[in-house]
Amino acid sequence: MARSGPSSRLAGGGAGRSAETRKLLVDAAIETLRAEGFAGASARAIAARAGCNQALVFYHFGSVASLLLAALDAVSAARLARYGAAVERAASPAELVEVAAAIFAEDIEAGHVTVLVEMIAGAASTPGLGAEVAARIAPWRDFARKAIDSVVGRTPLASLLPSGELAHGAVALYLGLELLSHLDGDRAAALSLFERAKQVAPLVEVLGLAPSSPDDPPQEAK
Amino acid sequence: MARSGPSSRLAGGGAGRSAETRKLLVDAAIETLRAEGFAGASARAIAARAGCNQALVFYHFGSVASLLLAALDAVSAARLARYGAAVERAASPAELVEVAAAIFAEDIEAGHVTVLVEMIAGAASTPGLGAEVAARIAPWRDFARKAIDSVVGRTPLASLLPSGELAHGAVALYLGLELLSHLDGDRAAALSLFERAKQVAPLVEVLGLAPSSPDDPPQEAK
DNA sequence: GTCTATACTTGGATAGAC
DNA sequence: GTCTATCCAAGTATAGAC
Repeated sequence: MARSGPSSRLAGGGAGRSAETRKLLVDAAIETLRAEGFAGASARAIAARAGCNQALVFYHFGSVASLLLAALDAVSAARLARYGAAVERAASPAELVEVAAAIFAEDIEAGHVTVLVEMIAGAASTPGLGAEVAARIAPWRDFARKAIDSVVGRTPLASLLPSGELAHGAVALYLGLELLSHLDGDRAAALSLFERAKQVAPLVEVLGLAPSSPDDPPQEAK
Repeated sequence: MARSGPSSRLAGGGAGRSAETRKLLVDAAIETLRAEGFAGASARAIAARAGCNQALVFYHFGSVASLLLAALDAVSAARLARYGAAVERAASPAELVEVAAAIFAEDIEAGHVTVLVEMIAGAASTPGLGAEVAARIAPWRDFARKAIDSVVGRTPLASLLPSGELAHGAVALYLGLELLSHLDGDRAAALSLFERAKQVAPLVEVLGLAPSSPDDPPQEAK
């Protein structure tokens, strides 16, 4: 899809004045979604937070919805990169739960996922936005599925709990915890759940369901 | 808290003209939250769906936010009553999962929980709304905790997974599944997860973690 | 109790000066 | 590329006729 903004010197976004302003606006959009939610994320509110003029939203992004999608892209890319780096190190379900819990805690405390939640919930109010948001959430499910595959794919657990369903549930749980945390500022409830998961995961693994030969290379995730 | 609307003949809402219109508006508010989300739930949109005038929203409820809270109350009361009736019959974790899955499927297919999700996500945009919404979500967590308590409270599972944390996770998962279902109309993913839960629950129960004496009366939930 | 009409505010979006 | 000024649509809320 073509960039909706103005022509920049080179496609790809250098560090010119234009790119700088775009970044200011994207960051401000993220902040505004976090603090005021989708319904409060107007061009004026975002521009005020970015310290620039309201008209620039339309100059650079064409519409508020496009700016919000750019914000969603930015959060999504940053977080998925972070997850990828961390999950590479996990070799067993217990280890996966361990790193996942650490990163989820990071997300919950920083409120990164609020952006996803607000965009999903807000999508209903703007025709066509739903599909755009859905396309940007899909990578999260894919990522979760591959992470789970690489770690439980070769255990008997896999036939009992297909990775696709597990991944769907994991993403859902993640979004729901964010929703509740955001509601009452009660990040503690989510965090203690992560602690519990770390504590229980090894037990599940020990119940005769661990990989038959732990040193086998993980099967290719398709 | 006092009724914000006009004085009705008797406190408690008889079946007069006023109560009738109030119900029309509440139902329309629920429908609008489902179809257009929080950001699309304006007084005009709701009144149009109710087939009446926009001014009636303010006459009966004082503000849009109050009407939306009344809608949340209505959904919450109806659904909690439904759950209570169904869960009474469950005596084991597997049975609890069974009835829970059936009712959750009902909710997901009808989109009842969209109302909760939209109100939680939308609360961020209106000062003071967050606390009101939080107070209306609390009963869901309480209900889940008591249901879990009554069924796993006397098993060794209880020390491993405290019912409070489990309940928080259950509500979060529930809200998250609704969020995803609503996004891509993909109710199937949530439903197959419920099927999977029903299939796996008995196995967990059999792993030597079942109630030590199945006929003991369940311990009192505090 | 319900409607029409209206005051006021906020928001999306564009035009044109700089 | 950024700003000011402006138009227009939509929203909240109230006043007053019926």
